[in-house]
Amino acid sequence: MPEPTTKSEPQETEQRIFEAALTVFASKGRDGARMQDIADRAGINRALLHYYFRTKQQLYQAVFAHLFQQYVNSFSESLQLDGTFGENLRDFIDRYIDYVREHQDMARLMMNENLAGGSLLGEHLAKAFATKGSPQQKMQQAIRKAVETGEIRPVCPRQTMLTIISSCAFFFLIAPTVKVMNPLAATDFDAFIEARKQHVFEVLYHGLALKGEAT
Amino acid sequence: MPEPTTKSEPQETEQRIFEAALTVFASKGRDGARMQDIADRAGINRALLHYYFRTKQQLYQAVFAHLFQQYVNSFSESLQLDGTFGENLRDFIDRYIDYVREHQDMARLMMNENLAGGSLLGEHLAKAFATKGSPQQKMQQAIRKAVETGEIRPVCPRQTMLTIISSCAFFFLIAPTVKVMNPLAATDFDAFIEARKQHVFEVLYHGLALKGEAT
DNA sequence: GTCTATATCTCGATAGAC
DNA sequence: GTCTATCGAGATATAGAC
Repeated sequence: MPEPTTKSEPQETEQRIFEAALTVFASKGRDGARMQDIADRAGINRALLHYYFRTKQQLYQAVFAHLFQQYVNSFSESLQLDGTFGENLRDFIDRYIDYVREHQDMARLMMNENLAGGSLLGEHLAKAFATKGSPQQKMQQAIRKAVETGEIRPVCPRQTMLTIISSCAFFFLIAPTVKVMNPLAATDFDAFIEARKQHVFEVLYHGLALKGEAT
Repeated sequence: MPEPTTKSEPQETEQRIFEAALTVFASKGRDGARMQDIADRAGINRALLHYYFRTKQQLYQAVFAHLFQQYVNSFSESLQLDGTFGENLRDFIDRYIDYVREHQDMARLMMNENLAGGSLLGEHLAKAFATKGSPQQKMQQAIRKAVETGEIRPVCPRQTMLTIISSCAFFFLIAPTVKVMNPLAATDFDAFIEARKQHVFEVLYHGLALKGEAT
């Protein structure tokens, strides 16, 4: 064990900054975010942000890079996708929605980056693919295989992948709108999420499967 | 004709401010936007922004309200949805994607507002529904009817509507990501859009239709 | 209606005490 | 490692000339 620190654990503080920064960046974007807001949310002083991460830019990039790393490592690793296409599709939808549910700020941050032009996306996406393959890549490969074996209709794997993640992620990002338009989402968002899992699977499975195959 | 103005048409200037403000707000959000950027893009001075719209807040709200008005009036009016469900679905998908294509900044602005909490969404959404019904409301009604007549499987109209707009709008908002992952989207986005229209219709139609009905 | 100049405030970042 | 105090840049907004 190292020598005792003057005050609380430094790692703990850095973690609090990370989480606070993620939340604020996710809501307001890189330029809209205020260092004061991040400091307040982390329960520390503004100057301490600059002690850990010299500039706002570096803090933003650190958060961004960390989320990508975490996404590839924790989500992708647990994906098997070695069953029938129907099993794989349900598994992916369930896990993807669960992951986004637990990492909504990450999804919002990525969307903000896209809206702002996405200058950071290129390198990180490329790196994620180069290492172990992203969850999307895995599922896309499963779609391609199912098309080749004739398990599903001859759809474009890329378009299909886009349709799946659209159906799974979009509603989180427009949650304020969804809660205005759907009573269930407003009163019990978790119940709404479970209903959505089932709906997305049913529609997409029937939409992809060959006629004659039922659920 | 009214008396001649000192310089150029005032209406023209206000319009240019509107469009410039929309683009900047759409990219950076309400707080991230800079009045200087808007003025530059509109080709005028910063002070003139305050002459037309006193504050940044008022400019933002004016742009937001105008877009809602325009959306309900121009898009909703042209929707018929009086054919078979398949015809209605294809019609909606084509028109919705075309509308978002021509109003990408509006879509981005709405997403930014959602990400920031959506405090402006409630009243405007409520007002849009109260008047003539939004395009979404119309299509949702068509889904409900098709379920009742047995034309399609007994799906939840609200969930289905969400799946349709997710599949039609999400890819515009993450265009930077899509262009990294899909070669066609990077080289010819218009061709990609047309391919997407077809894909979304096919998957969703087969996903909703009763077995035995083909395209 | 449009500009220049300026007032006022807020933000990001640093210096230095503890 | 954490704070207070402060500097300087850049932001919104206003005043006043044209």
